[in-house]
Amino acid sequence: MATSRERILDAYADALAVDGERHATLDAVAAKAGVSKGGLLYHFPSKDQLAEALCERLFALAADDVDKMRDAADGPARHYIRTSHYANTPLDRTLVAVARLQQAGDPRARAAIEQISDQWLSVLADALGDRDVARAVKLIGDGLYHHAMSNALGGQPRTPLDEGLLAVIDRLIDQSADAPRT
Amino acid sequence: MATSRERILDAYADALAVDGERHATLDAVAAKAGVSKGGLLYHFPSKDQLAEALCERLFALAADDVDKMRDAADGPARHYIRTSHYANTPLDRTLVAVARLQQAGDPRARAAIEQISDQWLSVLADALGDRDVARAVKLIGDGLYHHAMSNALGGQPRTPLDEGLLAVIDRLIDQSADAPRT
DNA sequence: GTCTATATTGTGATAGAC
DNA sequence: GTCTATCACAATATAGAC
Repeated sequence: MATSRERILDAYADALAVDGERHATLDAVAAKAGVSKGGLLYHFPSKDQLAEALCERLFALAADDVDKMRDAADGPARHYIRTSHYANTPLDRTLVAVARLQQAGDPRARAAIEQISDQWLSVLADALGDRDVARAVKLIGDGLYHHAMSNALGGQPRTPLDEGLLAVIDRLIDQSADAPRT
Repeated sequence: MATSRERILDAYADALAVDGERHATLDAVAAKAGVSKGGLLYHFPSKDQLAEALCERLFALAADDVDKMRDAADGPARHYIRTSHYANTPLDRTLVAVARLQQAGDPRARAAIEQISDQWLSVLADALGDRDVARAVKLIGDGLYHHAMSNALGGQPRTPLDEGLLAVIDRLIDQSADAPRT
């Protein structure tokens, strides 16, 4: 059994991602985590510290993902596109939750997402040897991610990654292998 | 002088985009629009009708933009990339505001953005003659838009579109002209 | 059309029992 | 560690004066 602290953090991330920042109230999170509001506030004395802890969790999960990306068999770029297809993994749930905090104006959330985004871009640029193609690949991946996430949270069915689009992306990635380093 | 109704709608869009959905309260909107809360509620009897009116405004502005895109001198694709660089136009402000509503779980906002997004994709596909390249261009444009918007609202300085990235996009667009229709 | 109350509910946080 | 009260405040919305 996960600790109460972990269950509360899970419930908070879930409430943020699924119901939106506005509905992620202490009441809702406590109910979802199976504790009382008082119980919740013992582990996280304020709502702000809940957000803080969630950002820390995101950093840890993202660091793991960056490592996996570097070691991916088909290369970081194709790994990034593949995993840009929101799949409700712990990283996905946390990233979407923190994105909600960012949209609500939380400066820590904004800084966290920007920093992690920079890490991903660096790995792509190192692997492709071309910062411009790396940016294009990252933008396409980000666009796919937003789209899939928006569908998932809107209750839409999950569609597979389009083969034709993948072919276009493959051409983009392959072209960089020949291009001179910038 | 704009009508009170228009000023209230402007203030609501501004509050949503700049301060986030949570801070776009009736009090805040009324103050920004220079009317009392009671005055606001005369024009929009509920907060829900404010959101409704904003979605309608978005549809009108987006329809204009689709027309401009079709007639763009450098073609719809390059027009889309150019205007993906958040510039605080009326369309930008309204689109970001409605995006905030979507993120807060408003189903009308979600439907509106999806419908407009589909219109843009259709124009791109018609112009490029290749639905897959059109999707890639749209995803890159969307990614650029999110990034520029996030910077603008985070108070970051506005940076010009990167020349190298534009070259990569140009190659992507040009390659579609030769490709067979799908 | 616009204002000033005011009713009502939801939310974050505290106090103190167990 | 977890709970039940309870407080203070903010938010939507209503009623009715001007």
